[in-house]
Amino acid sequence: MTNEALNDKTVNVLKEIFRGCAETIDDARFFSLVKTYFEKGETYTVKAGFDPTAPDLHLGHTVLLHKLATFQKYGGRVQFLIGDFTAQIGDPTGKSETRKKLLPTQIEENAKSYKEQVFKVLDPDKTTVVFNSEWINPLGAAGMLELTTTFNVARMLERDDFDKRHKAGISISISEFLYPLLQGYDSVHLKSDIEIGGTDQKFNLLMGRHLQRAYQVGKEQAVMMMPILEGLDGVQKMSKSLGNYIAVADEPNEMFGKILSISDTLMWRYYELLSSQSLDEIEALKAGVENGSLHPKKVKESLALEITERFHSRDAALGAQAEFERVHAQSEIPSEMDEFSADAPIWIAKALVDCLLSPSTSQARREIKQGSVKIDQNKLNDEQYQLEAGEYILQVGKRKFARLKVTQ
RNA sequence: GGUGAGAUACUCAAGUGGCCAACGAGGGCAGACUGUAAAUCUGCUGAUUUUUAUCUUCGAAGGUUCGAAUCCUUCUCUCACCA
Repeated sequence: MTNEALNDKTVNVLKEIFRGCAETIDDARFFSLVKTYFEKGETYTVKAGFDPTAPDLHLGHTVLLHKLATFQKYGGRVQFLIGDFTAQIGDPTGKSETRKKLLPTQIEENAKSYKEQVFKVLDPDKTTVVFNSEWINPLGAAGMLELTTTFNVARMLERDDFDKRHKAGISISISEFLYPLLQGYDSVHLKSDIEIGGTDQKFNLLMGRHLQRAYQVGKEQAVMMMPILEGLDGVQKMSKSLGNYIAVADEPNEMFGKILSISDTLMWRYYELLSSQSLDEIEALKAGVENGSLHPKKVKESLALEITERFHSRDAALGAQAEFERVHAQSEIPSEMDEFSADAPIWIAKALVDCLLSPSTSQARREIKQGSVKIDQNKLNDEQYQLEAGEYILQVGKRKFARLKVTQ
């Protein structure tokens, strides 16, 4: 291949690699890494850090994972870093206070669960899972001290959220300063060529470059930042603690339903960051909705199908769609639901709690009063209702169902 | 180290002796309308089959009082100013 053809090929691949990302630093480096791979087959390393406290991956994480998978297609070897040491500090980005220390067994368990989920997207043969306590613990006080000499407070305060908090008079713990330093040091130890992370990680990602220079690693990592995916509410970032997430491990029906419940505005955001459809195709869909030739719900459905298929299977996705249609469009009961049993007679409010449909009998009574409880598809008005022996289908609101067998 | 201010439910925030399970806003849940979208309207949002009732809750522990989120004491934490 001529040098010119090689350049063209690299440029095209970079387009795919850069798709959807918010910002990159050191584009020339990306170019040369990919080009060298095509030229000589030399691979390069792409680092991404994850928190060991949240082994339940959600779609927000997959934005990053898909990007990593793209790199793997073009010579990237992924350094999947589990920040078991840094988790003890807590990244200052959030409101998070000092976190409790995780037991080694917990971390191990979480890591295992990570692997199961991550390899639905990543190629295991091109992925190395590493823990940063492995090289941070041996640093000791001396190493840590040395690390702190590479940076100063003024520059640390340039970090956006430190700056804001400092100006607003909100406390910043000294230990929080260590977080970016340690994250950067990870890149020194791993000699990463590229690091990717969320846009909120900009400062930390750049720290990797700074420290690689300070420690004379001989190269400075290129950086790619991905936008933060909003959660189901469309406002706050998708996170487990906010409860607005779609987990990778969600059942097909649930995953499909959750995607369909997002707002029309948010749908386009998900298309941009999660869909494999090209940007042109997405533009066409947008135009279709705007001129009325496409119903927004249909467009949302095809997104839900695509994503559900990705984490389950084509059949599961189609099944979920059919099920959804049955339950919501035709208000029939779901084909599968949790089953419970109880002794007759049982008070309805109690039954709802036992079937995990309501958190408390008080809540259950309120729900009955408001007319959101149905037994076998019929609305229930009597909050004193007693269930005799038999089989019932209990429903609270539109989404919560359970089958209850009452025996004498 | 000194002085001052503060800590109320998921969040913000009112309440300064009984009318307080605690105003209001946001959030959440539910109902109507819909496409399980958005917008809008309405209701609910500590627990308990004593349900015009009882119990627990206003940073923690004690105390005063017939009665405390409200008053007193000690403690813990947060913030501001000074050093």
